[in-house]
Formats: sequence, C-alpha cells, structure tokens
Amino acid sequence: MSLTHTGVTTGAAELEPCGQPDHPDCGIRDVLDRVGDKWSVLVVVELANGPRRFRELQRAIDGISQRMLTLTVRRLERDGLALRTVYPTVPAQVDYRLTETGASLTHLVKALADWSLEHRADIARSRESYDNDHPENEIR
Amino acid sequence: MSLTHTGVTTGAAELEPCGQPDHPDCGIRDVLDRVGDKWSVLVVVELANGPRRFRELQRAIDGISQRMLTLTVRRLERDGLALRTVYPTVPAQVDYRLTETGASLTHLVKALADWSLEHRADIARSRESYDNDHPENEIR
DNA sequence: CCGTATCCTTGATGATACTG
DNA sequence: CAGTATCATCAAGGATACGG
Repeated sequence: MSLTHTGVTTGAAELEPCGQPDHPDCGIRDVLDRVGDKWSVLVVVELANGPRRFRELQRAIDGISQRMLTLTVRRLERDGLALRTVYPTVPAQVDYRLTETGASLTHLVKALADWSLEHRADIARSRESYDNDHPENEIR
Repeated sequence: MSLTHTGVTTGAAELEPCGQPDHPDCGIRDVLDRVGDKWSVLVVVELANGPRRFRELQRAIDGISQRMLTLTVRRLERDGLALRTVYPTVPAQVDYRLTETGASLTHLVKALADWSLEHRADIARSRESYDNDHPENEIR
C-alpha cells in the first residue's frame, strides 16, 4: 500500500468525495436513507432466511409495532427489495420475500455485522475511556 | 450455493437472527446507530483522504452546520474512530484524522457506495413503477 | 390475519448568537 | 479558527383504536 500521500493513519479505502452537491453523488446517503432506519435491516435479515408472513415478521422482530412493520415492508416493496404476495384466503394471508436486489443487500448487511462484531470491544473501551476523561460532557 | 432450504429467491448471505432480545446480538443495530446518522459517513469519507481541520471539513461537507460537525466529530472521537489533535497556536488549530479502526470503516463505506451505484437505477425504476400503480399512496 | 387511521412524544437536526 | 449555548422545528417512531 502506498503511503506517499500524507496523513493517512493506515490502510483506508479510496473514496470519491461525497459531500459536495456539484460532485457526482457517491451514493452513500442513498443507501443509508434506505436502510439506515430503525427496522429495515432487521426485516431484511429475517427475510434472508426465507419468505415470512406478516405476523411471523412481527414476532421475529422484537419491539416493532404493526404500523412500523407495515411502513417498512411497504418501502422495501416500493424499492424493489422485497416482494409482497397476497393469497386470497380468509382471513387474508400475505407473505414477503426478498427479490434478487434485496438478497444482494444481505451481503452488505453481513459485512456490517462482521465489522461491528470485530470492533465493538475496541469501541466500548474507547467510549469508557473518553467518558472517564470527560465527566461533564453530554455527548452521551 | 445450497438451495435446499426453501424460499430463498437467490443467493442471500447467511445471517444470524437479529431481532430477538434473548439472542446474542448480531451487531447490526450497533453499526447503524453509529454511522447511520446524517453526517458521520460523510466525515469519514472526507477523513479517508487525510487529516482535515475543522473548517476544511465544514467546507467539504455541503450543508453541515457548525453544531452538527462538532457533534459528529466528537462522537467519532469518543468511539475511537477519529483522533483529534489540538495545536496550541493562536487562533486555535485542530485537526482530525482516522484511527486504524476508523480507517477500517472506510472499506465498509466503500461497499455501501458500490452497492448503491450498482442498484440505484433498478431501485429508481421500481419506485416509479410502484408509484404509478399506487397513485394515492403516501409512503413517499 | 393484515392492515389503516389518528394522535402524540421525542430525538435529531437547524438557526442563530456568542466566546477563548 | 474552533468551538459552546439556546431555542426552534420537524420527521420518525410509538400507542391505540378500528376495519376488511
């Protein structure tokens, strides 16, 4: 790895600039706006293991309200990440499954989870240390 | 890839369950809570190209307020993702750079950006189509 | 079962003014 | 320059009730 450019602590990835409105958008905000909310990834994770009915999802995802589950699966459907299938039974029966695009997301989600597990101890230590040195601070 | 288990549309990654409080946490919410906010990744992207002073960051990241930049870099510092260095000049001069942990994040961010660029067209099409079929709907 | 319709609360963010 | 301090706003999410 080249360290000729100054200041990079260690191997960072090459990244396009991303903060300017003129510059071609790097796409990062797009993804985060789509899956950075409280529930979307959890639904994706659950659907990664196969189709699920509405109630199954709700039972699998602790704490999600009926309203938020509805909104979340609707958004996934709208974005083409999940497919909604209605069976004309009575009472109604609906299942959701990932589309190809949605399934491709799971690899990203796995990368997130792996990174988290790999670094969570370091981060916890850093926080403790920081909070120790800044007792008054309100950053959280 | 094994397709013996039913219902997986296409190659989804193997993912631990994640929504239950009893189950060992998969870590996904951890990462998203850390970088899923409006500005953190943009700061990380900028710092990926080398150390930056406070004003440099603010100029590089369009639309960020002084307050939010402060909060964002503080959080990154607290989590051990960025290092803050104060030079005792007058007026004050401060720079930020990624730590090793922070630099490791850039690879994840790159994966996010890549995924977004790869699928944004599909997603845009899907949305258009959905909105076309659901004119009244308010999902956005 | 699978939603929709309301109402309400809160946290994240923005705007602005001031300081070492 | 690099912040801190306040106040205002707004959208995400939660609670609850009702309906096909």
